[in-house]
Amino acid sequence: MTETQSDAGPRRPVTLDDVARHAGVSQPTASRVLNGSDRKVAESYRKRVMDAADELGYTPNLAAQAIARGTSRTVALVISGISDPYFSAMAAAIMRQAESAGLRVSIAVTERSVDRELELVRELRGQQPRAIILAGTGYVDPPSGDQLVEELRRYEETGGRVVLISRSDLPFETVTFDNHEGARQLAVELAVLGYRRALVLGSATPLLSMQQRVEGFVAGLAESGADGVETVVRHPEFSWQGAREHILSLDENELQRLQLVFAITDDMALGAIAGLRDRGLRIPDDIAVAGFDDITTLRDVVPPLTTVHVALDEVASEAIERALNPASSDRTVPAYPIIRASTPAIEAPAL
Amino acid sequence: MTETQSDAGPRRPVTLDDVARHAGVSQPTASRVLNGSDRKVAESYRKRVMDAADELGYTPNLAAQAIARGTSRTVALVISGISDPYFSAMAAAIMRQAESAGLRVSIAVTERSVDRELELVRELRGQQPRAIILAGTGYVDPPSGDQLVEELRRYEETGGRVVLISRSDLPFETVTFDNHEGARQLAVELAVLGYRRALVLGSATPLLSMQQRVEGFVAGLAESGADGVETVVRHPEFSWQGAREHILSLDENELQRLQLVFAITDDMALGAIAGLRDRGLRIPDDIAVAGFDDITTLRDVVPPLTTVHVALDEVASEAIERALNPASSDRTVPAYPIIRASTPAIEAPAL
DNA sequence: TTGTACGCGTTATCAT
DNA sequence: ATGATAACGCGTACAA
Repeated sequence: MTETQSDAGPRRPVTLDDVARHAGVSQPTASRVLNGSDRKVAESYRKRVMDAADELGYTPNLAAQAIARGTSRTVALVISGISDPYFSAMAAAIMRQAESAGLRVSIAVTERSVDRELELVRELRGQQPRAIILAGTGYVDPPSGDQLVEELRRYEETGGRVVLISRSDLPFETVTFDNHEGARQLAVELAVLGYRRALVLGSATPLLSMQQRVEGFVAGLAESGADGVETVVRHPEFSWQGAREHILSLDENELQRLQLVFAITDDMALGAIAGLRDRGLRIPDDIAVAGFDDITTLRDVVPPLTTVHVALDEVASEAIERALNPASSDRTVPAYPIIRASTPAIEAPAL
Repeated sequence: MTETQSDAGPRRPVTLDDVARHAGVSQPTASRVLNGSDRKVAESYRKRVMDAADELGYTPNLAAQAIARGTSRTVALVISGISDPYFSAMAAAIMRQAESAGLRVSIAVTERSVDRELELVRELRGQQPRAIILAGTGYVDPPSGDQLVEELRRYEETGGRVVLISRSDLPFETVTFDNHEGARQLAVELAVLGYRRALVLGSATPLLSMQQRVEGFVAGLAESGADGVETVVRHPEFSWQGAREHILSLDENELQRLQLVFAITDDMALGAIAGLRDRGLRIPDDIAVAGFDDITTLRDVVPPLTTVHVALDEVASEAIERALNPASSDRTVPAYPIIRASTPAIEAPAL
């Protein structure tokens, strides 16, 4: 009497064993045909196994594979958020690159909390991913780096790889944009266009990469050789709202004197624009605005926003590359300014 | 002679066995303390295990847990893309809800290909997730639904749950927005504002939810009781570019006659605006525009775009809910119009 | 080339 | 309450 599967109730998933039995071969043989890399299987067996797998709808149990192989084809991506246009673009780029490298990506969201990040890394270690990519940036609470570093080190010791994107605050391999140089070049070009007096919106959260943008911009404007350069650096909350609110809180006289607002991200630049408009200023007639990142959203913004373009795909590809290979050194991907209508040429001020 | 770990080379990850040995208890006991739900362990043992785990930096191997328990706390999200503002917001909402339900989310991106979707579902089955949530929509190639359905059915038979979001083209539980009603109400409100002659931008890809938006809008305008209603429905490529290009290809006379463009998504509405501006039209002075979804991007768009708001969090929460519990019936979440400056009141045409 | 036997890290069943 | 022991599904030496 053959034992037939009853139609009721949740059946058990089809296993390799089932396939092997159905094909009349041993389990290892089925394994070799379906998952193994060496193809030392007779064609007749091969076909029977394939057919059986197809008929039964077999799918390898990834967990079992991972545990048997001791390694998985998953990389974990830890990111601040996913609804933010910049980060979602970054996540998309990484998933694209990962996929073409035959990797799965497991995304974990920090919500801009260091504690959460630590917790996540700990949990991710349990997934035994091939690599952990930290693309987060922008924390609400102060860095508790030590524990995080320790956790990551432990992970590395067990063969995992750690890659940082756009942040170099931890002692691990990093791939970043050339934040300083990008911002510097932007400032130089803006100086040529006649801009002298700028408000720079940095980040209240101390982030190295963001600080570099601030410093690059200030340096660029200063070294332009132009007379009458004035830069005021402020550090509102690191968000659209933060930028907008800071603009709203600005002293009227101070605002009047400004020719330009440079925000360290497009997101903040857009928040600044919102604030400026709330105060009755027209862009760029009354005041110019520039950002950084060149997010997709900009295509729908009027006037077109001057910004610094960053090659997400290149960074993502480098990151994946380093996630797989022992790698050698850090990498800096160029960033270059794109002048658009939000910063037209103006007359150099008479002073 | 104690066997000491050498400092060189990748160490093996710390296992439950290591912890147990270090604490001088059996493996099952360690398991009960660290992962088991029943806490029938003496306090002294309990503490020793905890300490050992902490000291060694133990993290449970999720793959091993999954295989031993026969179930995981992961849900798989299949989505069209992640860089699109609507989908990234949807993904974010789902991750939020999932997290507060103690679930991990594994995201897979379709890239708008049905073949890819099928492939993904097959692969996802291997991850043995608790549920598979399909939030994709918008396919480039024609639906090969049968195979997909079969694959999903097989998954369900093994105890997995399948939940559809914003699409009801497959015979599985669905949670959708009230696309028809939302669009209908929008049309009614616009009719009140004086709009009569509208171009409706649908989708070349036949998607039920999108078709409902088209039909709802057309119906709403028709039933408004106003005289001289004219609606033209077109089906450009389902994207920003598709909408823009369609506008650019429009006959000059036809364009002149229009009072309003309604696009089935904000994304397309923004593309339409870009096209209209390229043709020298001002919004809303020369022509009004309305969209659907109420994506975040809209906060930076001028003029503020009239649209239909959808409660992503509610949908996400419903989806997660259904992903966990056997569930009962489909759910439709309301969508309501938001009138903004892109569709000001106009005089009813003299005809 | 194919099959037997064992190990991967964990949970679950069952004595003790 | 605790500890042997058997699964879970798969990969892989090793033997045949």
